[in-house]
Amino acid sequence: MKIDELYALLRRRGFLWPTAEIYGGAQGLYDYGPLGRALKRRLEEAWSAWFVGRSWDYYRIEPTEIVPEAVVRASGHLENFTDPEVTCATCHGAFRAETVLEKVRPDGIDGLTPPQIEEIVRSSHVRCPNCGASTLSVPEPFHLMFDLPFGVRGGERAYLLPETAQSSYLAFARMREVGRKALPLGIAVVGRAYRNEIAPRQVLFRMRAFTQAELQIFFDPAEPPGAPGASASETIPVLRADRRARGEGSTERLSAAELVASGLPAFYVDHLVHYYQFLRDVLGYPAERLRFLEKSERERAFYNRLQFDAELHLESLAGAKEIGAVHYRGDYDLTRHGAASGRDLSVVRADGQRVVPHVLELTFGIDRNLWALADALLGVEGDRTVWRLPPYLAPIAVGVFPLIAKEHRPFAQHLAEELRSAGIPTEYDEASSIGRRYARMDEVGTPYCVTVDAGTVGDGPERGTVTLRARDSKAQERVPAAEVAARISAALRPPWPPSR
RNA sequence: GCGGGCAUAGUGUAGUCUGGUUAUCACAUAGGCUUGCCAAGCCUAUAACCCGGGUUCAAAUCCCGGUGCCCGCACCA
Repeated sequence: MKIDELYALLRRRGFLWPTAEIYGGAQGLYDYGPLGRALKRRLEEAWSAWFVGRSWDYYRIEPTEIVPEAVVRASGHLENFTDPEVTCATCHGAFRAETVLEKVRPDGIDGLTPPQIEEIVRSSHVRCPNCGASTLSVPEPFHLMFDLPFGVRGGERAYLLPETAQSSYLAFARMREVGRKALPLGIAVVGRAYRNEIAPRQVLFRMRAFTQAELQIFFDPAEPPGAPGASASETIPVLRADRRARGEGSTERLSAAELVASGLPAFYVDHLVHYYQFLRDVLGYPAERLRFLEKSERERAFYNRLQFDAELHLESLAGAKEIGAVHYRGDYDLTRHGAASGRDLSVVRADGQRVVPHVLELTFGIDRNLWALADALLGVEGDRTVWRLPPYLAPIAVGVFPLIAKEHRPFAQHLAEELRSAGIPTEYDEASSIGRRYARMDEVGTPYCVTVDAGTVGDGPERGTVTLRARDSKAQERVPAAEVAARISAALRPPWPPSR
């Protein structure tokens, strides 16, 4: 579906809508409604079960989203989370200062202040790449972080976290105590991050407040966590950086063993495979729309030693879009926070040697994937609209309907209450025709519908039985009402993560 | 941020150029009747000119500002 159609459907059914909608909305901010919240929660829990549940050494924490300035100074966000821009007074074009000054400053402009950059622009007589005028200037840097006055006097500053990962680095020392174990240690956060984006667009794909799920795995570089054992033969779709550099844009399927043979660390490949299986088997993304795109040294952040972005081809956004990533961040984060805080964040090996742990970061955009689930699995099929969500992700697991409201209402309402008491997300509906009720459930991804009819309440052989309709096949089956709860519960169990 | 385009019920729209009755139609939604297993039919109801200012006897319509959305550029450590 196109972006507008998909967004309209999600708004209409109460999945999400713009924040402050009655005031015309606020760019880059969205609220989730009942169904959206339910889907988001299930997505978060599925992620947590798959990634955090993989090891007894992995823990999920719930940190705050406001941090003192020292944190973002140490992390490098304060100085690096802005990109100096050059604007042209003649044509109003805006360009990255680094690009404009490429010839004059081949080494780049890292660390220079805006006045210094402006001085270079002026003294070197650089012309506007767009209109050729020499009217370029450097505006005040645009800050991508939200800052807040903090404390009673407001003299200190605090910031809304621009990424949840920092919380895990801050928690590392405490969690070493809490976990009482040797490395590896995994710290997971599902939480909000905030960025004052210049141009939020494409609904859930560029937001100013968004939810990330991130697992940071801290490990001794001498003993990296995991290697593709049983999954060595699993193939994953990848686009390597060297092939892209040669202009080859096609994805290839390589086995874990091949990726290791090509020089990627085994533990890294292991996590790529594990990540891929989550996207394909748990979320149900079509394999042919997935790929892992390797970022070149130029493209990735300087502290990342390896970076593969998980991408899904989205019809609504007309292209492959990043839905997650696997970053090998080395010891950058703990070294920075160690130095800035004065705390020694290194760990002692069995032989007495100290080492600063390395970090493997598995990051997953919750909002983006919520949208991606709609894009990839929700569509118009002939005369109906169906969202083929995996049952354990569906906001509503079962719809209960009386075929004729007047006659079958008591039985149907009672059954709906029972299912709800059993912990099954249930919807009861008796409005309009039975076909329309099925259709309403199909478009929000409800995997099962139960209908109470004359047979259920009659005296014949069908007494006490109901029809159980499957969303995907539209097939109906006659089952005893007493068995419905067990049948549906079984289908709501998510796939278990492969343990290490 | 820059440039271009757009903004009318929940959705899609007519009307805007050329200002003038109670703002068109369809679907959706709610209630009723009927039917009784896949968006059927009939009746009824709810429901909109993005916000603010200006011009005018009169503004959905013209002008200005703002906001939001779409496309392109830029940005997305």
